[in-house]
Amino acid sequence: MDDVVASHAAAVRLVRAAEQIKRDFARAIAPSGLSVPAARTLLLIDAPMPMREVSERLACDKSYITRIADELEERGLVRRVSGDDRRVQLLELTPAGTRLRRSLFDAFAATNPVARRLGPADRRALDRTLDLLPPD
Amino acid sequence: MDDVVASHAAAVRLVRAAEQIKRDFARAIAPSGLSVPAARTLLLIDAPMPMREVSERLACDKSYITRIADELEERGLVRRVSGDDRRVQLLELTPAGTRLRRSLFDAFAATNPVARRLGPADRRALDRTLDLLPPD
DNA sequence: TATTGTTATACTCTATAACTATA
DNA sequence: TATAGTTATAGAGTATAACAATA
Repeated sequence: MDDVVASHAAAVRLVRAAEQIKRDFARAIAPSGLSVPAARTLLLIDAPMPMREVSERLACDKSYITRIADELEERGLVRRVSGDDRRVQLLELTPAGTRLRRSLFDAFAATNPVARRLGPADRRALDRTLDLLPPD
Repeated sequence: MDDVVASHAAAVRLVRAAEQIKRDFARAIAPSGLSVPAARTLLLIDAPMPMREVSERLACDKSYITRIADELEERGLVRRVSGDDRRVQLLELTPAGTRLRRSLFDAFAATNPVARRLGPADRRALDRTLDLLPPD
């Protein structure tokens, strides 16, 4: 029962740490003017990617990707291009998208608490702990 | 630069783990019919607590606590009682609130991945890692 | 018939601002 | 003047359902 309380506290702390990471991320990408999910999508697209795959990787509904793609396309950061299967639309970075993506990576690296506060050994310890928790 | 990628990946994993905890929590409390923030509040109230303190502990605006208190009061789980300072309203559990609170604790303990998948040593390792990350 | 993406709509969580009543 | 709580409103993120085009 002490165990319950300790586990509860640890879970709360873990959630708090995640929220801090998210706040730092939001702050890091704010100058870009992108919404958080649009920035997450931009970071995800390392090569032209079907919108369905984006929705799977972000673990959200496909209808939501339509919005994000609209936002990124209006900003000239991605293009929709048709796949071989003509139902499929791939999101492809424009040159401007590629540049912004790189700068978002740098900004995130500069603020991400995991990068700033954890040394390699600490990070390995974190990885081992996360290995124990269920994926997805 | 490999370091950037590894830190990024670790941060993403940590956020995912937190989201899993939150999903499990939502599933655990679903039978109660309470919203997630109302359930969090119920778990927080171990003794009559000023609404302002609730807002601080949940790290949210005081106006939001008004809503949560309304929900909990309509369900007959808490009462608003005036403090000595007559501006202050304390949230106090009713007997039904006390019973539901206990059952939510049990439900959370049964599903919380931290409790289910991490042994005491693992949890201490997690605590040490979280000590390194910025609080709040 | 199943899948990709779109549209329209609505829900949840949460903040901001303006207010009331105390202190 | 500052603080506790309330009210009204708005915004972000996200889901659901119905649909069109394609497979």
